[in-house]
Amino acid sequence: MARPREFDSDVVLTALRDVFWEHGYEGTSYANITAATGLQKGSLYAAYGDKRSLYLEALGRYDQENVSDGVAMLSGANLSGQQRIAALMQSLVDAAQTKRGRWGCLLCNAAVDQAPFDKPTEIAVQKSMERMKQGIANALKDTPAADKVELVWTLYFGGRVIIKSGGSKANLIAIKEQVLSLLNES
Amino acid sequence: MARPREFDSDVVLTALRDVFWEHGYEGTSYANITAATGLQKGSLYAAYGDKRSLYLEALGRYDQENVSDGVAMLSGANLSGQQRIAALMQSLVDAAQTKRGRWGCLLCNAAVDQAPFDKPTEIAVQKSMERMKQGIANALKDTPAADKVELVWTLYFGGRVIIKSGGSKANLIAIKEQVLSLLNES
DNA sequence: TTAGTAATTGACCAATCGGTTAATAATAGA
DNA sequence: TCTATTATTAACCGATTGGTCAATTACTAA
Repeated sequence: MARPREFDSDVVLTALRDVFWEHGYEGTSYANITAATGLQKGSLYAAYGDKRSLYLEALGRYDQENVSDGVAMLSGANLSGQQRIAALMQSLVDAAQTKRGRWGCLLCNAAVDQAPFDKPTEIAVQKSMERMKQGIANALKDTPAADKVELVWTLYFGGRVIIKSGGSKANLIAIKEQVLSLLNES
Repeated sequence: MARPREFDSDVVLTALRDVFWEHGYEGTSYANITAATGLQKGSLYAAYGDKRSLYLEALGRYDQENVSDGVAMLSGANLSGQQRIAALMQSLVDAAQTKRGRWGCLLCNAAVDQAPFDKPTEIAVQKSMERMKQGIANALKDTPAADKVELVWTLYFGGRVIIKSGGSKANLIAIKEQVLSLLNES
């Protein structure tokens, strides 16, 4: 009974994530959202709620997909801990060179522009950041730098800020190399 | 000749810096700005230009005052390099506990929410971030960690993101301690 | 005292903001 | 085929956005 939905929620949530990822919360209008998703705001409102809810859906999508990818990379059992951290840092070097990479990390963006103003956002961001930290701890476990979890974790977000500021590839490579040399010290 | 200005530009620029610092570019409206400065938008427009110009003035003010304070702290000749870096990291611990600290670092905020969209902002942010880097290099010069400038620099911005996400004091203390232990390694 | 100049004000502008709703369309079960 | 239910659409809402401008005000130099 009743009319079925014409859209694939999976596709719409990905589009939502992308539009908020690129423009931030305040920088995204319903005009952007309807263009990105192909849905009218009435449909969006009926399906997910108001703009804030759409944003939280986008954060959920990012956690479920992108954060999970990161954690998986950091947990890959066929690589050494050092290699897995190297892969993480290399992903920052790569991001510095692409348009999409310049979007930064949605987690980091949300932390900076919305977490202080909206409790549910703060909670969602903290949860995802904690997952990243666990992944890093996992990778560092079998290296001499097992006590440097907070350091590498913080460096990841710092690197994202530098990318957003327009940091050069050379810049990110320097950061990567200094992180890697860290992993073999006492 | 002509009517003199009724406001002190120094006071107004500080108010401008604060209002953009707290709310970000998109999150700040003229209603906020007039409330913060006590000036009508006509006066603001006549004196400084449009909203984008006001924002750049705010960034300039932050560089001139806050970044300069940071650089001075990192260059204080009566303290050791380690002590100066410790002071920098302690400022993050302190920031995690105050309302104003939760505003983060305007440089970091601007990098995340405006640098990718506005070239003059990108340039201003890069210039100020570079000044911070020089300050850090200066402090590290006489420590065994003179080759870890990019690392400490990146950690500073990462710490700011973690503060914005609502990171606890304990969290920032852990970061600080791991940074300090870094300074005495090979 | 007067003339010239610039600062200030508040009303005003079109455009856009996020959000709502009544009408229409499309389905499934009876 | 008909009915109940839900999805979709597009027009519409008041409020707010950034920005402009003519009128007024306050000053200085002549």
